[in-house]
Amino acid sequence: MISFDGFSPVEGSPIYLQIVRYVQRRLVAGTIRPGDELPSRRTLSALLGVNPNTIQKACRMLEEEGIITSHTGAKSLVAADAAVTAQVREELLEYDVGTLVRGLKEMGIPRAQALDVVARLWDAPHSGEEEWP
Amino acid sequence: MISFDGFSPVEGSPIYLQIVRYVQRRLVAGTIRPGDELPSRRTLSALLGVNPNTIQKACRMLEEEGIITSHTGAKSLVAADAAVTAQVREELLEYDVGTLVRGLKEMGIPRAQALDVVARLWDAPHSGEEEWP
DNA sequence: GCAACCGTATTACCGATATAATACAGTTAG
DNA sequence: CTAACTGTATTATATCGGTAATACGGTTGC
Repeated sequence: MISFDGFSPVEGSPIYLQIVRYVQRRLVAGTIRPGDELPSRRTLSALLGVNPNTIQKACRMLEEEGIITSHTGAKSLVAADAAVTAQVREELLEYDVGTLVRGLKEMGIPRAQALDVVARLWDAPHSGEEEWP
Repeated sequence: MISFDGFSPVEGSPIYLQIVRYVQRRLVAGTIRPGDELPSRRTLSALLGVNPNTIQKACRMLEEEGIITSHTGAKSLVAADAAVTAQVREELLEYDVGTLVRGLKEMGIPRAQALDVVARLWDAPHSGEEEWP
């Protein structure tokens, strides 16, 4: 059963898209594998504090991308094979980094400084899942 | 008179926010300076193919952030001083890069590879404003 | 001064996002 | 078998983003 620890919806983009991207990234990271069971729509709804219809919208999109399979009555399963996973990885990587690079260039940030900031925030504690001992 | 060359709205985020970020980045880049005149709401509306109300929404936000000043009857002017500009620069840089870093970490991308991809897309021709001689 | 422009406000309408409350059909486990 | 759970669909409501049309008051330039 997949855990959704570390996910909480934020304002700024549709919640159902945030759920889709979360699953895509966990898939790319390998912490979600083909055959894994998803929590039921109702369980996930209660867990994330999101309406069941919103969960369903995210699941429909994940199914259309071949990342999960759904059959009425049974729990949904992760179904992305290596090819789909590699494609998702490529898409997310190119899109996310490409968007940042275009923005920084529009700001006139020099290449060297851009790489410095990425490296600095990568090592900074407030970038995500770090812990202070 | 500020030129909005190179701007065209994209789906994925609100148009008025895209306009705000465009002006913010041009301000940081120095291609927009305090005292510069903005095109009128109606002119900008026709130029960008966007409804005047959407333009007005972007301008209201820019005024609330102290980036422009507006007076009924006269053209709006860029008003951001060095302090405001520096603050905008810091905010955009930290937010954009921070968002990317969190996403890549969630995907399990190694630090070295993340820097490689940024460098590669930075030098790639399809990243933004490049020209082929 | 006066026409042309400017920022601003209002009303109406549409689609997307999100919530809420049900309902129904298929699967699973006791 | 049956009860509990599953995915799915439907209707209604509210908010936001975007468009459209219109109106009002202030500034500018001839």
